[in-house]
Amino acid sequence: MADGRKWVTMGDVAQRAGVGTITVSRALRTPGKVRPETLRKVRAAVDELGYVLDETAGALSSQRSRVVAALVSTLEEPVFAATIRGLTEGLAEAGLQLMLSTTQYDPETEAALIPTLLGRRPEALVLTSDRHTDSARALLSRAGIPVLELWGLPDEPVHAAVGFSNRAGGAAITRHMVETGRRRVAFLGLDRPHDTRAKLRLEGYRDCVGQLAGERIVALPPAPDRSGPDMGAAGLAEILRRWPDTEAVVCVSDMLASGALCEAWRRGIDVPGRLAISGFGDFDMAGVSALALTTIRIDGAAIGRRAAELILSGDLPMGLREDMGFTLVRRATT
Amino acid sequence: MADGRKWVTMGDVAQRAGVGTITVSRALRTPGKVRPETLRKVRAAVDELGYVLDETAGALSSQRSRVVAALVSTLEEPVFAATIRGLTEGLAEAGLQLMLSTTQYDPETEAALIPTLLGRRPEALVLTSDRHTDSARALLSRAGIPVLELWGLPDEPVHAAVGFSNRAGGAAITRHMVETGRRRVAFLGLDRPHDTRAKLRLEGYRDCVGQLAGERIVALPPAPDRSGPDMGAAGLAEILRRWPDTEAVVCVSDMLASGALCEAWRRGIDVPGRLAISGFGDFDMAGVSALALTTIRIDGAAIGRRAAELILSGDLPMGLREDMGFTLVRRATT
DNA sequence: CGATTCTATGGTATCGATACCATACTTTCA
DNA sequence: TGAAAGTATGGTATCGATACCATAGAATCG
Repeated sequence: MADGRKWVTMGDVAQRAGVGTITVSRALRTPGKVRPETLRKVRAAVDELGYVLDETAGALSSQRSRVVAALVSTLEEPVFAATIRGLTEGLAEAGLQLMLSTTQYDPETEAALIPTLLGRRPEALVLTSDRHTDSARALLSRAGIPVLELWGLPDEPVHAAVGFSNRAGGAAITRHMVETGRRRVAFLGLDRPHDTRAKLRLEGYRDCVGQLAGERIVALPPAPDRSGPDMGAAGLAEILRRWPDTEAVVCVSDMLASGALCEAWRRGIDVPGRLAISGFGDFDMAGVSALALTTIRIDGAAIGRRAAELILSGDLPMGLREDMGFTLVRRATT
Repeated sequence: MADGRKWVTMGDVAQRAGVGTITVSRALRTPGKVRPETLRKVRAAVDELGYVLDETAGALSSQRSRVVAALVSTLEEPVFAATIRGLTEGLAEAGLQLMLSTTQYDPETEAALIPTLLGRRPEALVLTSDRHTDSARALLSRAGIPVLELWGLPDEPVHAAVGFSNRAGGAAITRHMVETGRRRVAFLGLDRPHDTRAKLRLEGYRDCVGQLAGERIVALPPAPDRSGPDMGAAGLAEILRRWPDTEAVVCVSDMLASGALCEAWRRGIDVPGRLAISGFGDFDMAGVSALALTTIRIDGAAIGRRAAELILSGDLPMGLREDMGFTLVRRATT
């Protein structure tokens, strides 16, 4: 069969079932509009011939691709994976499929991919980044389809956004440190050029820590050969070298926090007695008893599901910014 | 623009540039076949109008969708994410896009999704599972496109497979335990009904442990509300309850192993002195100093890249089984 | 019972890009 | 210089499903 055999067409099915092609189309798309007897005949023919409806043709004639495009920063962080799952499931119920690409956190890559995705004439476009090049913004606003930015709440979304305030999250976790009696609070991050979210978390930290003992910020340049936890360990070392009397470290991500925590243990530092450590994201490992990391939890799947709902609802108000919030999860490290 | 405005078509661009539509098509697809002067005019018109080529129409007329479909068990495990990245990158170089769906490890879901994906007339289909329902197998072999199964080496692939031997991996890690002097070796897994890979790793364990002190196997039923590490901790407790003199625990995944390791620490058991623990997969956290888990590493990205290569090569030998191997990484837990 | 509405079905044009073939023009070489 | 080969471009049919309109027959109702 692999060799040159052409696909069965709707016409073949129609002939076999003794009906018109349009009836086959209706039998498959809107079975309710076809007499049960006819439906049976068509289905039999479909099964016998192993027919699979050609969406490439369907998309052209109906001007509906039944595809939603998504551009994700990375799949390697499970948080986005949960969002993708929520989105996929929500869309599948309405017969929409997801076409996925990744930008590796690079706005140029994003800008290059947008036309490719738009070429598929998707019915909506979902992005997990909130920083776009000018040309990307132009293309997006001209596209004439709903554009949803997830995982952040930009001041001026291209169209609409579903996420939470990273700044508020950063402030909340810092405030938790202060409320539990810490005064000398440091911030540990990575210096990734286009990571707006990290910058916002840092802003949140600043909002909260300004009136206290002053800012203590370490932002390590990312190294491709070093894992997140490794960087966390190095970062804690740097913080303690510069400010030995630090009482708490707010980390920009759980990965960094887990590394910092291990480093503290290695040095025999009492956590949380002498030093408190917090993460951000609540990844799978954060909750296990050995780590028991205090962190900010974001419900990624809920963001994805909500995005799907909004897309399916049909009219997405321009400028909508939907805050899905976050939860402070206190465990054993603060 | 969002309101009812229709997409710019190739005809509009052609008119603007003062050429025929086919010339626009060539200018965009095969720029080398168009005179530089003409190319310039076309490109100018494209930019002015903000034209984006309609792939839904292109797919129909050329009978080439430029899409490869992938059906992944889950995106929540970063290992598959690396494979997807390798695949995406490899395909992008040839202008192919990936259409992704997830099965959540359920063959029925997979079987239901296959027709949907086939409807997009993909040029190849990639699966990360090696168990298929009969109807899925039938559809796949009739599809007339390359079908690649990743992450395993099934005895009878539908078409071709790229992966490694989970059985050999299970045997290798068990042998490592034996070679480092352990005799009473237990296996800790999850009892997920369709997880062939886990079963094969268990087989590998059996191959190796048969002639020793006998099998000690615990397979916990998965609980949706408990994380992998939690299950690992529970599993270790169960093993030690049933066989208190166990010297080594081979875990079916790093997640389980990390939980088991924490539980051992909690009980004050000397690891690796009195008890050795190993994982499988080498996830991000496995290498961090605090865990330092001995494990089996699989290069997921390489599997994805190799799959892309094979798809692009054009002729995929029927029955090909390409072994990408694995590496035993010895760290501090054995 | 005839007029009217509703239901099931079919014929045909259409979506937008590309394959195929044709043609005008340029270059090459005996 | 004229024939042959090559290059750049365009016209038209086509891919396969669906929208739109038409029609035949069944159901409804005064």
